[in-house]
Amino acid sequence: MATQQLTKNQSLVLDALHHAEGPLSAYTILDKLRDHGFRAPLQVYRALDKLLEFGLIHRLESMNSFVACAHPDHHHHHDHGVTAFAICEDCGQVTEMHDEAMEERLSVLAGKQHFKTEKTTIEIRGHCQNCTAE
Amino acid sequence: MATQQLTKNQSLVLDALHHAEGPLSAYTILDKLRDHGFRAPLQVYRALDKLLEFGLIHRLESMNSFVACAHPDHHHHHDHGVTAFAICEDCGQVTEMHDEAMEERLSVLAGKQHFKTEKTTIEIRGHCQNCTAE
DNA sequence: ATCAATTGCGTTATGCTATAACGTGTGGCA
DNA sequence: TGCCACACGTTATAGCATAACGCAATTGAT
Repeated sequence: MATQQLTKNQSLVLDALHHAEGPLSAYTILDKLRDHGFRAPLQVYRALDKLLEFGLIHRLESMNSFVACAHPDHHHHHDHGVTAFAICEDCGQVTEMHDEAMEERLSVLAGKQHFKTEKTTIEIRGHCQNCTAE
Repeated sequence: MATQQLTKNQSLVLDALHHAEGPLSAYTILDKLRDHGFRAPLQVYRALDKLLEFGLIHRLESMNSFVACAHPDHHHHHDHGVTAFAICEDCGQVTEMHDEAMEERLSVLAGKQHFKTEKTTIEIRGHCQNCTAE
């Protein structure tokens, strides 16, 4: 499948996330898009749901916010396996990380419990390199 | 330090979590404790904050809920390192998991980014053994 | 003993996050 | 043409969390 064709609302929301410095809450996105005709939260949430489905954005559970996916070159929606996020509590920057070993480890852990994994959330809160070098 | 002396409200909230089948939201706890004099969300949130601080409960970010810590025998507040949670989307059961290898792996990942970790959230959503055996 | 500081508590009000329920418009297609 | 699926817009409501105020109890130093 080629690049998913996005609707106007979906494109606007995705653009907002791409141009943002860090993660945005749904309501922050709403405010940013009022000039483009957005009036209600649902317009944002519906777009976000689709973008999540397409794998174009991620949801950060620990802060009820959303970020654009860091992979610049993916042409189709897909699983890119487990993603871990490093979230700086000072500057808000989010770094996306992938690691086979960790994925394997989690798989083993789940296997021990005979647990069937659907979705894995890994979020590391702390301080990025820039903000640590006070 | 010996077992943290809890206030009345803190004990009530902790008991509610201990007796629950699965994770509870703050408002669900509030409802359960109305007969004990609870009237406002803050009463619950304040107790939850302290219990989190003492390490007696955990917050599940992906579902805005709280569970009692599974360790029965800890006498003091402490870090028990990283905890991963397996959350069954069918029955709501939560399994607490600890794993040195995973912890090490996350540490390496963070290290690569020169990221200083404060708190790590790992939550696996899926289906537990019971609920998989349809 | 007393004063000050700290901590927990109760209450009201408010803000942030997310979805329910309704109806409209449009494009594809049998 | 009639049906279906889907995106959209709007209003209302539900669910999660904290701000700001004041009071009461505790502690602990002087």
